[in-house]
Amino acid sequence: MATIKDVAKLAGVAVSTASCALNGDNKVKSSTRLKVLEAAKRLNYQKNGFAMDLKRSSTQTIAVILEGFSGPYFSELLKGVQDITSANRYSLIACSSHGDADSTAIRFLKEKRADGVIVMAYNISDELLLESTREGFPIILLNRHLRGDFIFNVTIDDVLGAKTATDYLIQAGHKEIAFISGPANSQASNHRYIGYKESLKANGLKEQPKWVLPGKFTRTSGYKATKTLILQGNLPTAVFYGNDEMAVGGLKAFEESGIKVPDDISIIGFDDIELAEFTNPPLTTIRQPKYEMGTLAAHLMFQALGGGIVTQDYNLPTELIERESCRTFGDQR
Amino acid sequence: MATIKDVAKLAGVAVSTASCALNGDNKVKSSTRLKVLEAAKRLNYQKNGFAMDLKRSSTQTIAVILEGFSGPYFSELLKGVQDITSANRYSLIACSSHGDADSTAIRFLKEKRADGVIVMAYNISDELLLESTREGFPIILLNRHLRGDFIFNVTIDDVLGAKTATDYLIQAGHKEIAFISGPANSQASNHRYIGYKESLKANGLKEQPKWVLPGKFTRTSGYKATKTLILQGNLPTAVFYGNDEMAVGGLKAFEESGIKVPDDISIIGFDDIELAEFTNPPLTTIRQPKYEMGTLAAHLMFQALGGGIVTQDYNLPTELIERESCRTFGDQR
DNA sequence: CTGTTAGCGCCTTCAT
DNA sequence: ATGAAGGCGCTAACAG
Repeated sequence: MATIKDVAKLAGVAVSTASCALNGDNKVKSSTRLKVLEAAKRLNYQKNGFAMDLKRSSTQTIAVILEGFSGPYFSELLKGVQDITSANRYSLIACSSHGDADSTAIRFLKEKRADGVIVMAYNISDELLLESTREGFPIILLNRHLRGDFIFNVTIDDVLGAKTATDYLIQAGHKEIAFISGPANSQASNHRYIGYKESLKANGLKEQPKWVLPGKFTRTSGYKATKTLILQGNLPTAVFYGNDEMAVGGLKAFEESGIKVPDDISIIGFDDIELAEFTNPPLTTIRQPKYEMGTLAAHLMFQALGGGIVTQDYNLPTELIERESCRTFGDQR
Repeated sequence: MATIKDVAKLAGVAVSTASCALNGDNKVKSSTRLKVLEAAKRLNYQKNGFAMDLKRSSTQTIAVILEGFSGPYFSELLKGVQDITSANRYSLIACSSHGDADSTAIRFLKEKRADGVIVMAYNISDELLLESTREGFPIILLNRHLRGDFIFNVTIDDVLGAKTATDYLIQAGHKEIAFISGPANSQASNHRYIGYKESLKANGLKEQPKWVLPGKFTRTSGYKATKTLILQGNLPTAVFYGNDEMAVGGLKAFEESGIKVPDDISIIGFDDIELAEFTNPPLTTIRQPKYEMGTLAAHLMFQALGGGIVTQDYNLPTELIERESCRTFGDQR
């Protein structure tokens, strides 16, 4: 594993000269540079990036921590982040917090392997986050809220979005609306639940315990929750799924039971994942501005890195996307 | 930015003692350890991972380089890689080669920021790859073949897969079959084209230049290619898309033109992306064993890292997934 | 233009 | 049990 020292020796110059030559500092005669480059090639020399970072005490990279690489919309979000990141000539790396929340993610959070991190994962504890903050190391939280120095939050208005969804159902004549939640430790899920309840209340409807079921934001959990909904008999006329993935699972469960969407039951999701427009029927849902969240998060990152005063909380609006999984107005039982 | 030195000073011990205490070496009296830990907390001390890696000259992480984070089946593949990687107590980080093939990706390829790299991107040149190999730094290439020391290839049998697809169409009675290719620099695309031609030939059919159109493996390119296919009049009875993404684009183009799939035209894709079973009609396609490719790649990585002799080339089989986008046997014009 | 020197933050013998 | 010293590979003054 050749080092710069070996290169310098072989080229017959000092280490610093080699360094300059390798880095294109034009303080070095082109003849010597050539010698150095030649030697480097002969030795198959590769610089050690860590040593460089250590010296420069800046990594020029920002990390994003995801719950898993399979998340429903992480690709669009990452695209947003990536666009801004590369415009700032920074590197972007992604890692998953799945399984071992304590290993990979921690290395980025606590060991200065990045200049800042964007986290979009529920399974990283507030405590760990708080421990990891420090001057000059911004943490941007997505879809999650936590107060702290150098912590910035980009959320969407989950409660309003959920309210919009529920209102939409109610205005279409539904009075019996189930809600399938996400995992208990997800703020997004909790907020969506709140929005659901607020809408019910505002419309004089009562929440029915039998119609709120727990899910986990996964397709399978949506499928299962729907199955138990069906099994327990006495179906509502509509169900609001905490996210699209679960709605997709629900669609499958209904299909298997011969229950027609939207004729027999209306369903609405949340997120507007790519799949949503391809399901059968296409899924009505609440869109999250995923790409924009990504760019905003990255923007905040660089502002914070730049040392400016940065607003700590951003709450982005959602949008109702009407497709065909709900019975339309006037089309009431 | 507190360093271990600060901690040691505050605790009133030597740096090395602090190091031991922090790392749990039980060579240190618990009373001093406590002092050190206390000091570390007070100072909000975080170790610098790079310095550690530099010292230890091993990063315990492997990197995967993707063309972009938006690819259709990266998530499944990454899951495979991730599972093996974390079982080996390594970290996994992903980065994109999009745009600046020269920046982020290069940092991992050439600057020893990872112990090995898995690459799944066409826009990284063979040359760069070859330059980056060195003893103890394995590179695993996915869906791509390159011969070199410390380079391992995991491919699927693209030509056989393509042949299977085309044979399938021919056996269903089709004689006029178009092919939409991927980008010219994609080996996968080229192999699929070869398989297509072989099948044609084996079945006594002639390749028609007007029916092979270039695409880019993106949905949009599939849409456009299909549009020009339609525009040029004289439609074939079937089209084989180089991948599913393009087939999805094609589906849209056909729908817009009122051409019914599979009644008016049969289409088949390649990859079996998640979307494939949700399109309308569900897409018949050739499945790639994505998860398995991921696990295999990671396995090879660790074998190579372990210094054993490792087979350099693996070629995985594909599988025909029959759905509803092709007219079935006997159903000929 | 080139070489010497001194760290970056950490870990690891080797003495004490 | 603890401390002093050297070095990982590189860069950045500062001299020559």
